Amino acid sequence: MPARKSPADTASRPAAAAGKAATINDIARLAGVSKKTVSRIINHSPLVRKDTREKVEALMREVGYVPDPLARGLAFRRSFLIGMVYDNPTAQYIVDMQYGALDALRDSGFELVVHPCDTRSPGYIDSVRRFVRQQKLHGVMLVPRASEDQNLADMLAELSCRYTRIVPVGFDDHDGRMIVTHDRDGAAEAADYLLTLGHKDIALITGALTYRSAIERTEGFVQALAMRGVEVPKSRIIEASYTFESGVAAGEKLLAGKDRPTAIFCGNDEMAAGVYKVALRAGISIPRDLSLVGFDDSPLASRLWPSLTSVRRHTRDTGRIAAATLIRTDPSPLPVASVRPHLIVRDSCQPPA
Amino acid sequence: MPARKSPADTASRPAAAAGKAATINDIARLAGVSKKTVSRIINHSPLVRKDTREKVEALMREVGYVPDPLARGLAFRRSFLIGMVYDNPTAQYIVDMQYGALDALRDSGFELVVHPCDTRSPGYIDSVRRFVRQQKLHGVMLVPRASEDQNLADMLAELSCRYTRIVPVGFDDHDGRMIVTHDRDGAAEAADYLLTLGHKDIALITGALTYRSAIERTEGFVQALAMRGVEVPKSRIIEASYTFESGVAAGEKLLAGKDRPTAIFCGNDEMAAGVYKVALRAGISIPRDLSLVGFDDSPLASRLWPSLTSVRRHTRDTGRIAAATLIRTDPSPLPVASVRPHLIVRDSCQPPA
DNA sequence: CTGAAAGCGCTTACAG
DNA sequence: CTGAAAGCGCTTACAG
Repeated sequence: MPARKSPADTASRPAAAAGKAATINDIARLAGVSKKTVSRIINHSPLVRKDTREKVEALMREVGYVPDPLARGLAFRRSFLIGMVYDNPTAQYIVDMQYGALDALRDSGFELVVHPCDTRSPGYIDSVRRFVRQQKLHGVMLVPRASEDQNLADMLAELSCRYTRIVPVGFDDHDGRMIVTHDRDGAAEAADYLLTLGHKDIALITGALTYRSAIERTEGFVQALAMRGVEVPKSRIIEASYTFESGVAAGEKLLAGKDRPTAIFCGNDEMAAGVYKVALRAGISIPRDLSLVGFDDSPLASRLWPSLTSVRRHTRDTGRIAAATLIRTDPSPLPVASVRPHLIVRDSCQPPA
Repeated sequence: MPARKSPADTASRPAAAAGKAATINDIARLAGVSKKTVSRIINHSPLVRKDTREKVEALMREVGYVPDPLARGLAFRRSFLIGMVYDNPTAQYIVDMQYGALDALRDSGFELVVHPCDTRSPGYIDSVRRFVRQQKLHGVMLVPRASEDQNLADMLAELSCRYTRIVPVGFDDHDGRMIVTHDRDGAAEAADYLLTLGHKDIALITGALTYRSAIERTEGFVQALAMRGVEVPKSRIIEASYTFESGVAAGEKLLAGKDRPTAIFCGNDEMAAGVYKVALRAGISIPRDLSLVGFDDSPLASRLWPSLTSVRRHTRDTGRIAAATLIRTDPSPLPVASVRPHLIVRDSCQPPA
């Protein structure tokens, strides 16, 4: 198969090596096939003879050819970008989720575009819609709490934009893929652990109950106690807001006076750190006078002293699964995915005095 | 100007409102100008008559027209994506930098693509090169420590990819823009503060001295002390590695035995948290027996008890400036930008006993 | 100041 | 299993 000799031909040879990258036309000409055949190979079409495929693939590798995502995106009317939409203040959680997503996207040709938002601001859904439409996103990862907003998911479905929702508990959604983190189970494991140590007077500091995760953790904890015959009186449940400061305030309420619980379960590590501060100031020794369990297993947990027993969330795995779901080519429906939390025991608990 | 009546015409009218987005052709036809004129307006060319411009702009607003970044990218041979390349384990720092960059990118049509990397892995520069070439990035933000690698910057210059380098101290770089964070000044302020409180026996826990930031902070601190006649003996300088665990180890060395310093300056808050742990375990009271200053002003600083005096870095501002530099259209060279740190005084220091 | 033609690097729709 | 033509929505290079 004699390649045509033309100025364009001689020009493109060195081009591949040096400055300009090879295009689908270069590959087609060099391989002696049509560009459509190259396109079929790029897109893993089965309608290509095996030896043709292998010859062209070898050439692409040799030349270092990679299809231009801009050109593909224009023709497909869809980019090779995955959006991550989130409304979460915890830096470590966000970064872990990003790392997980990038694990799945590595060498896939897809890239991650980050898009924090404020779910309390009135125009935020429109803002995400503009983002998705303008960038022609291939898919969107919805991270708590944004993932809990059905209106957001509905908007994406209306745009025919595929999405995955990372949610603390499963529920009905016909279009998107669910990744369920089962926060309830993690809280139940914390409850069982404290019961096993012998605690009976146990208090609870929750995140704002407008967060589904706060509800799940609270109910999971309270029900696990109830299953083993331990009731939590209303006065021992304080609704805080997932922040350090709210943990300080809740800790002060629970630890003032003589009638103190022997253990406290906190809805996240930040609030637990707040309780550490209160205890330290009041001369209450952890774990001798007070056992404490957090949720998140953030870096903070091992930086506190004594180190904090906490529920680990496997955030990076969660992010990886969410992104992997968005870029898979197999169109068959996927079952709901589950990532289960589990308790990491450290030094902040012991049997009550 | 009677718009031609054609099937395409009637089809595009409702299209703009509902399903399909308007294109440059729709705008050109509706406005009665050529698409090239619309293109000129999109690109802010001065070669358009004022009333033509205003008429077309009004129409674009009315229709909600936004140019397709994929098509523009293909024609320009450059995407509308800004890459953030980093090799930094501190979640809060990364997230702050991202927020800052997004502040600058909001409503600009540019999006942020995150790209963590491992500067110690041998192939990382090639990996970033592939990222930049394949995505045809418009520009790249280089965050410490990746920003300190001249080979990385050289590679980007070779690709004619614009970049900004966020660096602890200014140095020569002909191509990229520098954002200098002056870590030295922050450390000097910490030194002055401790001197003013009356400390004379002051120790230092540094990050790994392969990091430029660690060198700058160390030298800034030691020189500021020297300026006021206080020498730091070698034995009072411990090289650690910016991690909590390394801070614990360094703290144990410095606080064992009777001959203890009255104050310690830590190269970051993580290591300071390690010293807190050592002090708490050893019954050394902060700040009564030991004053402590950190660097970063991370959330950790206010979660420790007593809260940690630390040097704030204005990371979000830094990210905003870095991204803004990359997307500005004015081609005039920009002077080096400076972001200066400053000390946030909290409760971890007092005069020596 | 304005426009018609060609092209960016791919894919879709159709034909064989 | 393979290919020639038209098109995705823009910009560049040229002409006027």
